[in-house]
Amino acid sequence: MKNLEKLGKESNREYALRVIRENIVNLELAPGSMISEQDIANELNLSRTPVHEAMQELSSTKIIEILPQRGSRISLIDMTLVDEAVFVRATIESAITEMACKQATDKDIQELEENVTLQKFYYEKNNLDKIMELDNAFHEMMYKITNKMQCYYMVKLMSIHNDRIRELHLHSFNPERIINEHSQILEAFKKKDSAAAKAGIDKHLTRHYTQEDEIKKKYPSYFA
Amino acid sequence: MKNLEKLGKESNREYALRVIRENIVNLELAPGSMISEQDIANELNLSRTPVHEAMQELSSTKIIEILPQRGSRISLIDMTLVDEAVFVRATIESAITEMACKQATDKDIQELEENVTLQKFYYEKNNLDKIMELDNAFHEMMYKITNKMQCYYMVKLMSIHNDRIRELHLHSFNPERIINEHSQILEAFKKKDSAAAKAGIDKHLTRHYTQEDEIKKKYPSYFA
DNA sequence: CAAACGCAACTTGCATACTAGTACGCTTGT
DNA sequence: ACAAGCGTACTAGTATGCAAGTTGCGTTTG
Repeated sequence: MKNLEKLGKESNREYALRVIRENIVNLELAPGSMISEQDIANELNLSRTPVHEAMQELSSTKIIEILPQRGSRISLIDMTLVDEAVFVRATIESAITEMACKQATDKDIQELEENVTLQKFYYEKNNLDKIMELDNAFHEMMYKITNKMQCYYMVKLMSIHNDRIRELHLHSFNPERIINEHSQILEAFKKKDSAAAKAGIDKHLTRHYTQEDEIKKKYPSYFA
Repeated sequence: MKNLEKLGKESNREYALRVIRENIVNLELAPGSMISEQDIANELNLSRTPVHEAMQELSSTKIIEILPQRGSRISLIDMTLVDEAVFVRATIESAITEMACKQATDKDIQELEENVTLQKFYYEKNNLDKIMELDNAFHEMMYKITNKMQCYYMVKLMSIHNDRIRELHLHSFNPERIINEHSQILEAFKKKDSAAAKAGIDKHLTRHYTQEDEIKKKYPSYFA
């Protein structure tokens, strides 16, 4: 596995969860492959307990499959679950953004504006990582404004299926388009036009993967 | 705690999770009270391990709060989380029911019809438990028809906050109204009128608790 | 040669033991 | 009398060991 550094104050359980999750998403742990708690515990210099607990949590989203007394499998990519992840995010975030537009204070709007400004700044600097970070923060702000952080947490949990398949769609991250769409949503907020904000988010999130067949042919063993 | 019987083939972890969850919802474990893994393990005749894992899972929905090296607390009723639970269910299930109406096969509609018929039957017999069971099955069918079972699982997870506060609203279960609304949704399905189906579900799920202030006065120590 | 048996090496589930951190009451010193 | 400090008893986090079930391969047997 990659990126094994243990961060600040996280518990061993959180550490194991984060590292395993990251390595599932970046496909270092291949879909369909078997892993054992003991092997991972050894690699992370932990006992089986925190690894076991991390695996339990991961299995709740069906991203891994625990087969008692046999082992655990990284789930094959299941388009049903990918679709569900996209559906939940689009549905929830659409409703939340509409609410956020109605509720946003001047301070909220200023924060969004600062965020979009920085996105443009880092676009000039060609810093894609920073843009992705700001992208996530932009969306998270909608949940914060409407006081729906538990929803944010649940949506993120399911999104792992979508995060993983996005890893296969190389060059699909189009910062120019994303920043433009964020700008449009920001404009809707300034005008308090919640219908336009909702429409903007809908368009922004309902992305269709045109390369899907191509990818399934390239990595047939990854799919269910 | 109540209802400690261990059911069929569940693992000790599932057993602990089920019993603790039930006792939180039925308020046998009072909001704000402290519980310890060891005490619960003793009561269930288990070791701490499966209880510990159950508690981890419960804390992910914020229905309990784990304070390392101090103990675990049954969370006070937090109206923010109740609202989120209602919001997620209404938003997701509204979208899903609209889809279900468009996709439903004759066999699906027949199953729904059978369900509603049985609701009426048990209403005559005054069997409220059966009606609640059929109620749940009716809604679950929407998720099944649209192939969104993971959404069902996530919605149910968050709904624990709503389930618990509903326990305080005595006599709020109005079978006549529920069965009527189910009938209306069924009629919409028969006519393939997805807008009507969506409207029916919206009305059905967006319930306002008129007794809220009253209850907060009666059980002030339960609320955050 | 093929099928069936059996054993060894795995796996996760769970129990138990130990670690480390917290809270609270008692003791002790003023 | 009271405040500070320490010790005890409790907590959850983690490590370890054991139990029980599965897999696969080698051996045996028909």
